[in-house]
Amino acid sequence: MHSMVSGEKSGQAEASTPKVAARGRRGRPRSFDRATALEKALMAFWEHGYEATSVSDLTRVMDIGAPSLYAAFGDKRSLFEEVVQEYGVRYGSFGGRALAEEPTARAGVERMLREAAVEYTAPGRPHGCLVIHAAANCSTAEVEESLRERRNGNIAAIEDRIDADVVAGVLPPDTDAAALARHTGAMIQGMSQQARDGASRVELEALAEIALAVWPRV
Amino acid sequence: MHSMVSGEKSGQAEASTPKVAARGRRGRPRSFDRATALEKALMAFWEHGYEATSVSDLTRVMDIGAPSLYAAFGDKRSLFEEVVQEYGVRYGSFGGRALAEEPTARAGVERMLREAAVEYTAPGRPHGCLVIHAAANCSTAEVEESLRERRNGNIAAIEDRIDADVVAGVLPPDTDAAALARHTGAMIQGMSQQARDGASRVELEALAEIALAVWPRV
DNA sequence: GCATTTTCCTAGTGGTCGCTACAGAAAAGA
DNA sequence: TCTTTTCTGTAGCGACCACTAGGAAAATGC
Repeated sequence: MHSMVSGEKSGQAEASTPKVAARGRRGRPRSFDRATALEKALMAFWEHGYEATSVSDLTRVMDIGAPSLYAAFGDKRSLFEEVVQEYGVRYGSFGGRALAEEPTARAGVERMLREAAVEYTAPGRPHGCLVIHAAANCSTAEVEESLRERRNGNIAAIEDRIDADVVAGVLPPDTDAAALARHTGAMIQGMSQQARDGASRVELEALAEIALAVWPRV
Repeated sequence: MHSMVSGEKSGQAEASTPKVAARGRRGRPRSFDRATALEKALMAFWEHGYEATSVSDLTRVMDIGAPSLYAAFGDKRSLFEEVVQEYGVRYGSFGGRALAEEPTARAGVERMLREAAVEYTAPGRPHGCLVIHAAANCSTAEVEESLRERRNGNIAAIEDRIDADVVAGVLPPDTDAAALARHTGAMIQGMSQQARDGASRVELEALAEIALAVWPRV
């Protein structure tokens, strides 16, 4: 339906030098920077959610016409999917990094919660987590389901990390990994909601400290 | 703007006996039960949120015409406000009751979290909490702010109850009532999100148990 | 009976939604 | 230069949004 030329997502910096002529590409060159426009769309979706962000909102903040938007990103839904992917890379990766880089599940969760307090209240951008909020009350079921799977997948990753520590003997064998992982996920989601409701970084950090007290003593 | 006749909210069961003629009221009697219609609207708003529930959705589930809806409830926003109030009475009162009826803040929060697990996964109605989710990503700022104030007010009530126990010597004097109250609020919000994401009553009860472990020993 | 009051149904209002047809503009290749 | 390719701006598509005018219908008061 949409005349998507291939290779757009490879992002080979076609608009980085607007006038010098992107060699090999025929036709009129794009007049805007695709990555910058995507970032603007990301911020809009992050702040207002999928459905409350209209295409005309998007064209305004991205400073392009609607046909340019559709030619560069496909329809609204595929733009949102790309935004979610970009969000995962640029803003939503602290949890996975914490789990991967810290030596224990407990340390990983500790760092995850502490960094969430910082990330969810960072100045100059919307508070809270796009994945948690942007598809709430969405009448397009597939969009809502897509982010739900992402959230549940993140909790499953925490559970796997805890399980690994149980197997390794770092955590007691009777540890309920699923419940502990869900607790971490629920805390993250509660912290994100709190950030949206006006809680400060310091207040979220206090939340993280309290939540960490439930872990078995090390 | 709207020709709201007075006394509609008193709900004097005017439509309970449709044909017998509500004595004293002139004009054609209402052909539907106002309380039943309100309950249908409540369920729709609860499930889909304020903005994703259109007026035509409402007229369908309430089984009335649009003019009847506007005559009986005012515009969409005032209907939603009435729904929120009704929700607070019928479904959202367990927290306040727990705080008021239990002898200690700790016992109140314990009961609140345990009952939240049951309420947020009750069969036959939407999961999670309307106050937490129904105005997410709402482009009508006043609606979003209204529910936000309700959420923050609930947390403030928990804080007051904890403070009272600190003053009474039931809790240690160095208790951080604000942080403990916010932790309870964040847990409730996380549990509600988990319920929306498919968590079962048993899983939410396990969350509640874990969250209660952070309280000072009694 | 008849006038009055209130509600209900039909059929719209203007506005915004996501999306696109079309023609002109700006580049590359021949 | 001329053709081809691709992008951009205008202008508008049908569908849905919240909401309502107008008149018929159904009750009461007289």
